[in-house]
Amino acid sequence: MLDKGYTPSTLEDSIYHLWESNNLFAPATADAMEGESETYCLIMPPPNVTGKLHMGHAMYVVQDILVRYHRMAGFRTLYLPGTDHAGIATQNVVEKQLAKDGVSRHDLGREQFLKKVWEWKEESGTTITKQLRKLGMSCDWTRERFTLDDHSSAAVREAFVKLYEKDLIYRGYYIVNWCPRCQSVIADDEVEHKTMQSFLWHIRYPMADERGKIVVATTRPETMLGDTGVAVHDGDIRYKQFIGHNVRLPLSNRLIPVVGDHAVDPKFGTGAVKVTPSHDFNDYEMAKRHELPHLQVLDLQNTMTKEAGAFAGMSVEEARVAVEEALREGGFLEKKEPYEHSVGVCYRCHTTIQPQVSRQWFVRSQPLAQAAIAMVKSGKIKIIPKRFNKIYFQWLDNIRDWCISRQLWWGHRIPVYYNDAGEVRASTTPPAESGWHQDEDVLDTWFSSALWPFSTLGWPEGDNADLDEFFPTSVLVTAYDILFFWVERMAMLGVECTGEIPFHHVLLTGLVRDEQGRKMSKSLGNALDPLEIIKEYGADALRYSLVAAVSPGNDLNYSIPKTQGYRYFANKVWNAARFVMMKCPDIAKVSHTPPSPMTKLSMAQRWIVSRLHQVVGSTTKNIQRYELSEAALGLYDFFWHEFCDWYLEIAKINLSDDADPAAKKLEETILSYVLCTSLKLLHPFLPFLTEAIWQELGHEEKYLITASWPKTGKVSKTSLDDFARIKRLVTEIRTLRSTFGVKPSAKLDVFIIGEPFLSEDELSYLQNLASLGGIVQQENALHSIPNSLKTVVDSYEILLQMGDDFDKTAETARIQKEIGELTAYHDRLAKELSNKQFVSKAPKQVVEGKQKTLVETSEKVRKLQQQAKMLA
RNA sequence: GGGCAAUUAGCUCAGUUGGUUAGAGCAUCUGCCUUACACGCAGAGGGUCAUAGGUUCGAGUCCUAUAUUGCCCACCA
Repeated sequence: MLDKGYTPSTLEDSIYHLWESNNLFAPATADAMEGESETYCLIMPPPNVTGKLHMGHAMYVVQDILVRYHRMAGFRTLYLPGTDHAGIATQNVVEKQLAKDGVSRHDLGREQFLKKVWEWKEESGTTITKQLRKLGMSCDWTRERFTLDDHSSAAVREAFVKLYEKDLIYRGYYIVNWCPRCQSVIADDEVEHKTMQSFLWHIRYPMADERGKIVVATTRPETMLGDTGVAVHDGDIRYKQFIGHNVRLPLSNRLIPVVGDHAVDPKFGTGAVKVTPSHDFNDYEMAKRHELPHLQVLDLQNTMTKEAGAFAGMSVEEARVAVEEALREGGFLEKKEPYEHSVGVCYRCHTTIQPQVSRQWFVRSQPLAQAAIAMVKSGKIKIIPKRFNKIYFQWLDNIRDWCISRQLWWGHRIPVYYNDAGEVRASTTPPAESGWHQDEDVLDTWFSSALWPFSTLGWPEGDNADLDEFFPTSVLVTAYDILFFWVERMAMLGVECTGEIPFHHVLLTGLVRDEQGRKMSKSLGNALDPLEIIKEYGADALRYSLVAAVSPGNDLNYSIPKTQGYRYFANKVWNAARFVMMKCPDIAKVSHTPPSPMTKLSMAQRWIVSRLHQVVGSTTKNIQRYELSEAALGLYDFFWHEFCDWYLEIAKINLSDDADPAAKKLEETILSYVLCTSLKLLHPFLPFLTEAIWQELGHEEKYLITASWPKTGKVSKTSLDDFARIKRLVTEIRTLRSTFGVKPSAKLDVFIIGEPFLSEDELSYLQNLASLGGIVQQENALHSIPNSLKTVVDSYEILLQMGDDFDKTAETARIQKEIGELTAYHDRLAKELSNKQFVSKAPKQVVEGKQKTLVETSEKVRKLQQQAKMLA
């Protein structure tokens, strides 16, 4: 028997252990499945080993729900977990820790430093996998992977060499985003833009021939030392005469040419721009077009180089002040005005990015992007929701080559070797001969992530069962914010490396925000720890509160009270199960197949079974369409507000001590069937709770996690209508009782006037649910019934017998108000129906429906008016 | 500058192809310890569906503007 109280904290760990120790997460073996079965494969997006899980990761429950459903639905299901080494991010974490002791990575040396990072990885990785277990992720831990494990490394080397050999990877000089703090290149999409308050300096550049001047506007005066040209728009008449002539660069006296270029906006600033090819992206491009030389005045540590002359050795900040001062002294500074502009910063450490020209490795992206675009255009990869297609295409259409080398230590070392003769060799293994040394840099962390859907399954090994069986994977579930970083690159490298799509569907989830819609972050102090929430409310409640509120691609504003609400729901499920098990001691032996034939059942039984069958259908459909919130909310409503609130109350009639034994037996069958089926439907959402109950039931299917997904069955439409009517009658009587302050314990007598007569079953529901005494049914009222409250439901007049001291004034007022509302409604309907256009153009059912309602409404009004007259 | 969302009850959100008097949870109010659950039960109040037009017999739902909010991309000398 279940404990009286539901306490998630005590049951969740043991249930997880039950599943894991019985190896229930692994795909069913082929012989355990009957005949040919479809496979379902979901590879977990690997969390970074930078610490612990946050609320964003809690959205992984979406994956688990899909997995649990498919496992139960008979698919050979693989859910493969893993973690990501997260290059820069993880290295930063460890460097920060070392910095506390005043140690830098260079003090330790590459090997020792990496040892430290691996230690950190072990710790963080373990924390994360523990946390994933707490969330209830039903992934196959025996296949757990890491983006930097031997297998992934082999895949990375293989992919790199393959691409290099096809000339899709090359090494070249290019202007890149340099993070002076990380001391590494970062990719274009790793740059964030931040608005900053600064100044716009207007600097006068005199013409070399002294016949005039050009004033340029800049936000970075210190870089003028590296100018190798001045550009104006080629059609700008103000400057046309200067194009082709030289200006004398202030402070250095170098002569640099004026060029005409279409990229200059004549309307901005002075319409003239200094060209600093080494430290600005646009200038780099312009220099290319006009063959201007490069001059690096800032080194990788953000210190002015010797090219900066008198300013050499200064930091950027110092140089900016000094240059401004020197310009002012020399009379070159025309003006300095406040200016707001956006600055690129490193997405990891938020340091201002310094554009630098350097030699890096790149992936030639255009050809790969074409293939990735085709996969979505042709529908082979389906993105959910569809609107992200546009964003996907837009990014790939405008893709630039992807800089993949990073000047870090933590990551996949680039598999390229050099010798003193200047030869370069890309190879999956080091050259056998001596004299070769490997490239010092590592690969962008997203390079290994891009291979994740197949490196995890064994690629590039030729003969591999998992790869054969589970690739392409079924669906990739991830937040939309890494569509560019990750999804698109998986598509590109997936197609290139394997010749296949990496996944059939991409389900994009939203971000978890706080209740005011703000991003959760440490600095805002609004970040919630999923583990804390689990501790207090249970993983099941957390799962439900997330899933019930999400729709594909939309953000979720999360707040604790939502989880609390589903904690109450979990409690409800627990107690309903406890009640059923108390009343049906033989539940394990009772059939869990649909009771048949339906005709032998009572009206309420036919109703609950029909509703259950409908819910099986809608839940299944909604999970398949990724509408998990609809599935979750539908189940919630069914279980609580139909099964518990209505059906269990009715079932109590048959379960009472003096009930007919045969009826009692039948009732147990129904309860067992509805409960067991509901537990199955709820299991993906509330895995711990439902499994815990299941284990107590002693069901013939030993574990719920691997039990069969329910099938839909017969639906009796009549019972749905009949029950809806009973509900209306009960609710109406309850409302009257409540309005007139009738004590809940008072059993009132009632007259029901009208046809058709209610059945025995229905009368008994009415009596029990509305706590009535005697019920008298009559076709027509034979005489007026004094001291009664009257209401009209469908074709029935309900007369509730009160004592002679009831408040007649209140009743009159109530009835008058009701009459007023109904009359207004009636008039609206009548007006609509008198519209010839409506009658002729609207579908027949709509018109007939309204006609019927019109008649019913006027009938109700008539009956209420009668009562009003009587009261007067 | 380009694009994408969102705007429905005090709060958080449903509302699938246009068709009964727009729903839920939380919160509020009233009454109940009714033999599973007070983490409960029953009842009630609360919305001119952002604004203005338009299409239609009929619009929360479709179209066009506008406003507000959020996000993405590009650019910002």
